Amino acid sequence: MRISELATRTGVPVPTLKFYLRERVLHPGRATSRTSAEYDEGHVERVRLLRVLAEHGGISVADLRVIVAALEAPPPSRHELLGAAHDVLPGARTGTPAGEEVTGLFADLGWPVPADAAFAAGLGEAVDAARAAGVPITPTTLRRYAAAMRHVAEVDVGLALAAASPADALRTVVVGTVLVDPVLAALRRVAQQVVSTERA
Amino acid sequence: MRISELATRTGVPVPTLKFYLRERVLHPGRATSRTSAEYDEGHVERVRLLRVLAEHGGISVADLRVIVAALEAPPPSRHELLGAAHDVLPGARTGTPAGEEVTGLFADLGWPVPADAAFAAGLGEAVDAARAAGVPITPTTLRRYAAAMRHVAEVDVGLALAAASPADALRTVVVGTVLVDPVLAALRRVAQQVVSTERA
DNA sequence: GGTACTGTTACGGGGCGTAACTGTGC
DNA sequence: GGCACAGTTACGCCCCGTAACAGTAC
Repeated sequence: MRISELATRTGVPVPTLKFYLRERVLHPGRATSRTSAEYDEGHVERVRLLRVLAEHGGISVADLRVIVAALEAPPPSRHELLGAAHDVLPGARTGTPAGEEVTGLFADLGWPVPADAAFAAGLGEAVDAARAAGVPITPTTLRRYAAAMRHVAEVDVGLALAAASPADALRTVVVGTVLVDPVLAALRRVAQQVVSTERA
Repeated sequence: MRISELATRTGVPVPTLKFYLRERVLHPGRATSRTSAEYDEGHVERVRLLRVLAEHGGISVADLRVIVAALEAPPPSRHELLGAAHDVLPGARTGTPAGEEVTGLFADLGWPVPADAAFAAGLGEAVDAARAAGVPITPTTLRRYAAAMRHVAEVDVGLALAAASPADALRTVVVGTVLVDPVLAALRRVAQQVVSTERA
């Protein structure tokens, strides 16, 4: 198909598609002449992915480029898959060591987390920020949050393991991590109302 | 104190403080003459709150204005507190009814959620977006996520109930909801690694 | 020769500050 | 007079597109 059809199929204006091509988040079509290129279903998929990650995941174009590059690269072994996925998500602090409290938390929970895991440092920063704003997060609070998120992670990993191919698994993890975060946030807010009502 | 001292105390440049005053997210100081005003500890607190919500919570200035207005208003009764807090958080869809699947989920879980709750509609959108991107979210998946977030909400409500005053409770809920989201996201990613390792 | 394309360059608007300017008091 | 301030206007940067070009094929 030509670019105009790609535009109608995806509902994205042609100039915006050109913008995506320029920014290298949409791979070029197969050039059939100097003034025409052929786009396929892969492009339709890609454009839909870009839109949903940008609109519902709040991912910037720069971060989209990183994510897209990872999805195109040969998927790593199952063992390295999650690390590769996390390195690519916005907010990761690769190479930064985690703070004392965080490593202590992991030890406490029996979680074998390498100190340089992509999100361990970010966790410490986030906790500090919340405390700085007056939210009374104790180590106990944190352990309870961690226990709950472990249940979430069980579901996540189950979804990833159900994927047909490594490429699919990588995609499920990356996209699922980004797009399920808002689902969890909404559920959290609703659950707060429920718990609050029950305790009244 | 004068504005320059407020700047040094908070580490925020004077022009930025003026910007906050202009945008009405920082309340004016008490004017002591036509060219001087007096700022107090409340201003220091406010500026720190603005920075942490903006930097770690990703809240825009427009949303900060809404949040700040809510924190200044007379805090509602304990019963209305959570609703008031949620109405003020970015992402809320007030007045929009929730979709069929979402209301069914709540019925299934025995959650007494009014159909027009601020985040019920957003939840449906977020789920649809994730599915559109190929994340296989089944009703069962959603129930498991909901169960996990209920545990998070138990902790949240406990923190709010521990607050000394209604004003404090409102602040804890609003700020805690915004700033703990990144904590939960980081914990989720770390837990994914742990679960994945354990299953290997 | 009009139309639809390709690739490129230029322009616009929103968000978040920064800087510059004017006036005033100490 | 010099300095810090208050209040206002103007400017700048980044991000995300949009629009306007040229050049080429059917």
